[in-house]
Amino acid sequence: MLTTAGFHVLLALASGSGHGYAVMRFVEEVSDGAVKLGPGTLYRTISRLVADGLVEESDEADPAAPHDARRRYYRLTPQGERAARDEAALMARMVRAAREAGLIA
Amino acid sequence: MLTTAGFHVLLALASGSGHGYAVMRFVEEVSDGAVKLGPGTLYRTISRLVADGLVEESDEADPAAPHDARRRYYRLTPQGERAARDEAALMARMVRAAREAGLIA
DNA sequence: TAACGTTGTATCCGTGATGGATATAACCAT
DNA sequence: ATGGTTATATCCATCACGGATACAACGTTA
Repeated sequence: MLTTAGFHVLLALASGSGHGYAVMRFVEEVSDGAVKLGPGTLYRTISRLVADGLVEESDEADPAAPHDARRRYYRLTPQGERAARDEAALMARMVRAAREAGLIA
Repeated sequence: MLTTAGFHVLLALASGSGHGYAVMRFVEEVSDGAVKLGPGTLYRTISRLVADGLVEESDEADPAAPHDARRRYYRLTPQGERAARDEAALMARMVRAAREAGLIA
């Protein structure tokens, strides 16, 4: 199974956040500030996902953004997209269970 | 933030699984076999949640079940219920984001 | 009543993940 | 040129995990 940080990164990449720092901001924004990925967790997690074949580095920068030589871009591999889908489906089951338990509306 | 295992335990308790082993079975069932809490993670997690004030031991056994002296019953504290609600709401946001990213239907 | 599979709790250990600090440097605006 | 933000990277202590192992009570059935 994916770690929590791993899922957050995959979700961010699936949502169009192409590079590390953007992933960090995405996670913070989508969680309304509840989840913050520090640099340690962030870059280590990306490395692990690359090593596991779920993410790959891409040489295509965001054409809308001004060029920034520091950025390293990433995208999901097909395997990574499958993993993200599976994990999202699992999470949806948990949310449904939480709803049935009366925890959320 | 809660660990994944911590959330699973709180959700199981909120869903009426009163003792450790029942929590284990609940998690496996609700995740369709994808998540398995081994005894190590399970009982360590419960201890931690008790130490953190999210769960408390209860002396009231399940009246519907035959008596079993081995069982130890637990329930959410008000603080634990709040934590479970917060975490479920956070997870619901993640699921919504996954939906917007086209990962799930 | 003996034997067996399941239920139930508990601890140990090696490995892996986390969070936070620290470092370095390019980028942008003033 | 100064300062704040963006961006990546690594180190370290701590924490959590998975799996193995152990032990015992429970229920069934031979």
